[in-house]
Amino acid sequence: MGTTIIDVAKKAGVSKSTVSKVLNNTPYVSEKAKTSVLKAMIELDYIPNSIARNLVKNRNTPIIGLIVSDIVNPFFPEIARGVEDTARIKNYSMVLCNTDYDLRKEENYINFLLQIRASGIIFASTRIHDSIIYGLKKIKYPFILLSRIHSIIETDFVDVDNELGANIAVKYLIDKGHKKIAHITGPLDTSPALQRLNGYKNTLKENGIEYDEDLVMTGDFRESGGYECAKKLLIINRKKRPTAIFAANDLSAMGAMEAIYSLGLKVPDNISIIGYDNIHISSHPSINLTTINQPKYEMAKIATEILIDKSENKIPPQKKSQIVLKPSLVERKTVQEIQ
Amino acid sequence: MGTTIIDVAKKAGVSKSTVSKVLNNTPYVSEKAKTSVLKAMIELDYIPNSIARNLVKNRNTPIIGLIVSDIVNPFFPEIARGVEDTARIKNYSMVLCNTDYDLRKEENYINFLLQIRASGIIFASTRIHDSIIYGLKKIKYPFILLSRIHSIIETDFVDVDNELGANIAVKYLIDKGHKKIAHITGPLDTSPALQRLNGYKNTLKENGIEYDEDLVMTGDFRESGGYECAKKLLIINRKKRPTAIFAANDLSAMGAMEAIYSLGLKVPDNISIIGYDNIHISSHPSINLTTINQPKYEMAKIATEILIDKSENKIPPQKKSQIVLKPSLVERKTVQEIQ
DNA sequence: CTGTTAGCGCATTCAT
DNA sequence: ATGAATGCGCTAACAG
Repeated sequence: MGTTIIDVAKKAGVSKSTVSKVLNNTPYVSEKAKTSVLKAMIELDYIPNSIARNLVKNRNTPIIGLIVSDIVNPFFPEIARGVEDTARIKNYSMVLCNTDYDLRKEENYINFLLQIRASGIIFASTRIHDSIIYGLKKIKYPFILLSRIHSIIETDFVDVDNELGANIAVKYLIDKGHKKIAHITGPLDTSPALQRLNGYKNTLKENGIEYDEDLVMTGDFRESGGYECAKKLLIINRKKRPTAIFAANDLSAMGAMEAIYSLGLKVPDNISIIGYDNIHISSHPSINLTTINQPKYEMAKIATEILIDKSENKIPPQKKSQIVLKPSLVERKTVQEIQ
Repeated sequence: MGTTIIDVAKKAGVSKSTVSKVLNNTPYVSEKAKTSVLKAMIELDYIPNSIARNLVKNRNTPIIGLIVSDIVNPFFPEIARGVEDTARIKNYSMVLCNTDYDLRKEENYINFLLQIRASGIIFASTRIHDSIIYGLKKIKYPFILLSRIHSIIETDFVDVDNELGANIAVKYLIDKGHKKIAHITGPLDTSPALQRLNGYKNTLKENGIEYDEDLVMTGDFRESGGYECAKKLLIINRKKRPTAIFAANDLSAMGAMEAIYSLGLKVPDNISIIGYDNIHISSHPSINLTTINQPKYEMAKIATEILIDKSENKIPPQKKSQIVLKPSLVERKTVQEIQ
């Protein structure tokens, strides 16, 4: 470490500009100079300092920040993989920032990314203070929301139609004969949770089923939340126990399954359950969770491409890309038809 | 973006040195100057360029690179979380680099991290070319191996005693009456896979069970590999079908379970299975996988702390930290006692 | 083709 | 207490 362009220049017996030129593949360098510089570089284990290069070129650091709320939720590693693959193709790297649902951590990360002049930020289904969004917009910093939208402020985003997803899920349950359908929500200050709840309500209505607020439990997109909600649903409301649960994501569906088992009940024999996300584990035959698929890799890919294009000014800043993909049903074994 | 210290200086009517001083909390700055600088900073949305700061301070970028082979394996998000939490406390960030088992990707990432002058690299159970390790050592670049060791080259590492883990697993099966115990390995060019295989062999030997190479299948630490291996184990060797399988990690154990189910068999009724890692999902009542726990978060924490101490020269470069933690048995429901 | 000069954004002496 | 000057590692004119 610490070998600079000057060390190389000395060793090769040329000026540092010449070294810089071979580094940048500038045409007009004599073969002789080139080879001697290359040789010196190898001998000195020279590693160009890209930080300094970007500084003088007045370019941002080729890093995309991906801010996620919970890296242990398998939804996010799949997103991360998509972002990372896409970024790499365009010669960017990804910094993964895990907030653990902590708003202060999130702010810290944003500051960090700003300070290292990262090329842009992807907010993957995190809540963000409006003030932060305004701040980012004000300084024209490239960012995009993934699996999240903002109802008031215009931003770029890539999302999946959450209402439609919830619609498909609940309609499926209804078609299977279910009428007492519970819903375990996500945190209600996030748009996907809210939209799925709306989809749930609307679909009930459209099918002539009365909305019963006792059948809706506020979860947190985590297993533990799903567990708690399902417990309440099954114990407290014993008289009007639901025959099916629509969980706002697979993780809470799995938590709910835990609760159901712990009460000696079975899925789907005693109670049907449908999730949302289609994380990989849901397809395992031990789980076999019927769920709504989100095209995770594709979402991540699209968001990354848009962000990078923005950062490279290939898309004018004022143009907003607002992509909404379609969810789809993945039929497995956790929903049973009832009479 | 683009606001510099000079813009702030102009606006505040001071020199850029003064601005720099308030930025760095240097004592001798008049209250008056300070407030006017602070005011200008806010008005201009000034964000200090930490890249430039690190450059002049001749410090590395406060980023730790974490190189993992497969971010979709839940083992790694848990590691990532540990690294990230620990790094953050010490004011570092983490760049997650997912190689998808691709050596070229790995090299690319290393180059990238070197070029941005990241403070160090954690290699989480990836294979690395020896030449790379030598290269890193030669330039005295801080790095540490996590869940992996190198048999020849002296490096820092944090590992869990893999032989002991395999020992515990296989002994447990033997104590439950199993004699025909198969093993699905990891990729055999990685140390954990090799050591677990050794542990498997040794434990059989110590207990007077003859080693049968037909009962050992080379997997890849992935679900698909576990699936394929189990299929072979169950179909091809129908006559000497094992009564138990020791899988080199939970993911392949889950793949094996899939294969078992697909043949109409049951776990643990027809065949017992024990995994390795204790990833979170294994505790789900639908899976309930008996396994060997690795203290993932702790490993990550320790490795990160050592790496940062190295990077900050709090540990002399020549001193090698070689930590070996203890695995432990997590008894669940996938192993059955037989007569 | 090559070297000199200037400057990216900032911190740090060293005078004043 | 403040500012001018110098330089971190590098690129980009420019002149030679």
